[in-house]
Amino acid sequence: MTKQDTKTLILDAAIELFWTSSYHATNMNALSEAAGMNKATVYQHFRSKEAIAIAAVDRAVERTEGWVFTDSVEQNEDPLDQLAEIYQRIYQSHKALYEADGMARGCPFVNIGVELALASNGVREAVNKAFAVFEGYYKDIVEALADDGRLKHDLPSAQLARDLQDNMNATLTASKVKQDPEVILEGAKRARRYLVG
Amino acid sequence: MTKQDTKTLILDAAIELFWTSSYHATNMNALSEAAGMNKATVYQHFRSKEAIAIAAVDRAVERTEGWVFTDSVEQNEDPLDQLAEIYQRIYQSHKALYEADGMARGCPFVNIGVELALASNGVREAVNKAFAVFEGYYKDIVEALADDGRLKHDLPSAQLARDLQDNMNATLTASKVKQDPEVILEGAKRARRYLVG
Amino acid sequence: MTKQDTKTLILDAAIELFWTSSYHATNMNALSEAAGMNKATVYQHFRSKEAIAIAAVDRAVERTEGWVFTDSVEQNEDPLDQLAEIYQRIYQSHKALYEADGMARGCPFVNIGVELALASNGVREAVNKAFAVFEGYYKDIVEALADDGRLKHDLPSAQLARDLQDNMNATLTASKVKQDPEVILEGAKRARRYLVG
Amino acid sequence: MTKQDTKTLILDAAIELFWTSSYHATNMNALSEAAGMNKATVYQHFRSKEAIAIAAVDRAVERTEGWVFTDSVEQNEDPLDQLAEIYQRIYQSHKALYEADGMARGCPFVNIGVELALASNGVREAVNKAFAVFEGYYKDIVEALADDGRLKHDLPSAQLARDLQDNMNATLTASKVKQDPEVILEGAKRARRYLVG
DNA sequence: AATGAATGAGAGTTCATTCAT
DNA sequence: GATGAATGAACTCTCATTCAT
Repeated sequence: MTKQDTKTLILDAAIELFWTSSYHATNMNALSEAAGMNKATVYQHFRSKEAIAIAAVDRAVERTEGWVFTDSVEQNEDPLDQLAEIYQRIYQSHKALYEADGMARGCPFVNIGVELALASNGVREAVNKAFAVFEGYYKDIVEALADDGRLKHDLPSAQLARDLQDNMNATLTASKVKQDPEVILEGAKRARRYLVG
Repeated sequence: MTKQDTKTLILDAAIELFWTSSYHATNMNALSEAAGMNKATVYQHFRSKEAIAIAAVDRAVERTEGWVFTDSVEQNEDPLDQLAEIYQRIYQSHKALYEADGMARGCPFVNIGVELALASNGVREAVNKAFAVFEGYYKDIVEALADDGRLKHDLPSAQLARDLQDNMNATLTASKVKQDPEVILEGAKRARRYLVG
Repeated sequence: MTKQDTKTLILDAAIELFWTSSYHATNMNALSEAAGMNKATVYQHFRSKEAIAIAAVDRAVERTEGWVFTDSVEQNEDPLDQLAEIYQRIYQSHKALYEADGMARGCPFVNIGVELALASNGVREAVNKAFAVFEGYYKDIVEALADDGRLKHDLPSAQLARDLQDNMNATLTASKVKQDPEVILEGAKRARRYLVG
Repeated sequence: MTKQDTKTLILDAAIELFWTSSYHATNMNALSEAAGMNKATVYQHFRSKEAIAIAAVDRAVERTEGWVFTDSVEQNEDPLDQLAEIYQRIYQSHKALYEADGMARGCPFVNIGVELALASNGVREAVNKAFAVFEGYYKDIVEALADDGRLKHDLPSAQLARDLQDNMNATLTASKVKQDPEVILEGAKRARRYLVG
């Protein structure tokens, strides 16, 4: 197996486990087993658990960017539809996972960011980078709305993009703490409401 | 020392440590030491670490309710001022702590709720209860605004209260991930903006 | 069991194992088992393996000082007899151990000192301290010989004491590398020869 | 690269690493890296780490014999000068290394012999062989002194040769434990003193 | 009520070695 | 002859918890 393939197996296992079990509650035994390889093999590709967490956040961004943001933007013209589809896609996947294993997982980036922000600068920065990527898409949406004259606010688009990111974070946090994926639908409405009333 | 005093020492230590170090990264050694007693003594008052977490959330609610919500409401007539003061008080305390030890801690309820929602139903429910308490105060504010005719929305007050709670959660999450307490000031403005434009 | 008792059990096990198996080849499982307790218990008394090594050297000095040096000095008047008995006692014990388990162990202080001098300053210093203690006894012997006019050398007694310590070290090193306790008898003669011809 | 060249690269790396870091603290990763090749390549030339240690001792003998013993003997007529130069050469190299990297390394043969005498008969025998080689040179010196009538002792030359080897071992051991190459100069004087007073 | 001491289980990490090419 | 990749076993050390007093 090529080096990149093995790394990918590790990171995909890490994304899933850190998402569902938190960073600290995931141990390297479980991680290596989920990745389908020996623990020592994991350590030939990453120097530490923390390094895996950082790389996992980066990889999760790449994965999320595609099927959530890029696809939603490409398949809709109207910025409000784009926004709606972003939420819809997240809702669908969270709902499917919830029905499959009874877990409302929340946001993988918020989860690990909140858990490790004070313990690992590397993870913290990776999560910030993730948010910055997503905010790029929100910014485009906000600016398109502004161009159309539909935007309710007279605020910098970067600021509103951050607001949208915060709305997503709060929504997924609530869906996790309540263990209820339906909350995500409320979050979608609130996002729209916030932008265009 | 009375039974209650000892419990309080334990819970106050737990609140601080879970807040700054997360639940998993806090160990019972550190906890008992911070509480100023022997580890075995801690276990005479709580059956497990998880039980401490649950009780600590409850106690944190009591503590927060007083100096954040009750005080802010009592010392202001205008609901928008009440809302502003809630954020102001939280901002001031987070800023002071940040200046003291360089840590932007985020929201203690979100932190532990996100970390343990899937691992401990007890903690999850305690955090939900906490949010419900806070939402009660937000509901009063929203309803007062509605009575004044200043509220922009035509939505149930319970819903808007939840939105305000989510705004607080997102704000403190962002302040933690960015390690920047100033973010809280932005959150205050956004809350107001959301309610009255 | 009292704290000191437990520490003593640990150190006595460590002395034996480091002596026969070297520091690195002794693992904490074997050490805790030899001490008759759980591994975690060992770590409640010492912060690390290295800390055990340092304390073990100190304890080995105490133990050796008594039955080798103090006793030999007390039970003989003539300094040459004192010196002879020091070697005799060491010879007897090494021979007995060799016959019991087929291992000529060498000098516990040289063994660990040579293995760890560059890796652990703490151990290195402990070993130097050990040698200093033993040199104190050699110095007394040398000075007694000088007072009698039997000493062949016109050198500072501290220097000759160091020479005697070196002779012991070389002797026990040779006995280990050759796996032959009889070499110690040769070392005894050489020490005498060196001092009085 | 020829088979022999590769082996030599491995052994030279091993000599240096075992000397400075001990056998156990040197791992095969570091060894292969220092040898400039893949770990698997190392295992195509030696069946095990222990086999490398044994061969490394043999090679260290060859290397030492030349620039320490042969050269010292060839470049001096007087046996006492020969002995002095042996120590001088060792002193110079140890001092240079100490100044270069702050490590007084001690005797490579004593180091590994003491560490592994009980764990590896192969290494133990290799070290004994090393000492036998060096004792051959010491024997010549002792016999030359005896022929000149300058030797103080009436003892078999093989015995005195062993005494000289022990003196070297003790000297280098002391220089390592004290982390002071100057000790070697004292050892040189003591060797001479022992032979001729 | 409080504590000094102990522990089974398991944490993350590293070891010498081997496989497949 | 050489190497990238993999691994079972073992490493030091820590965890939440309990015992005995």
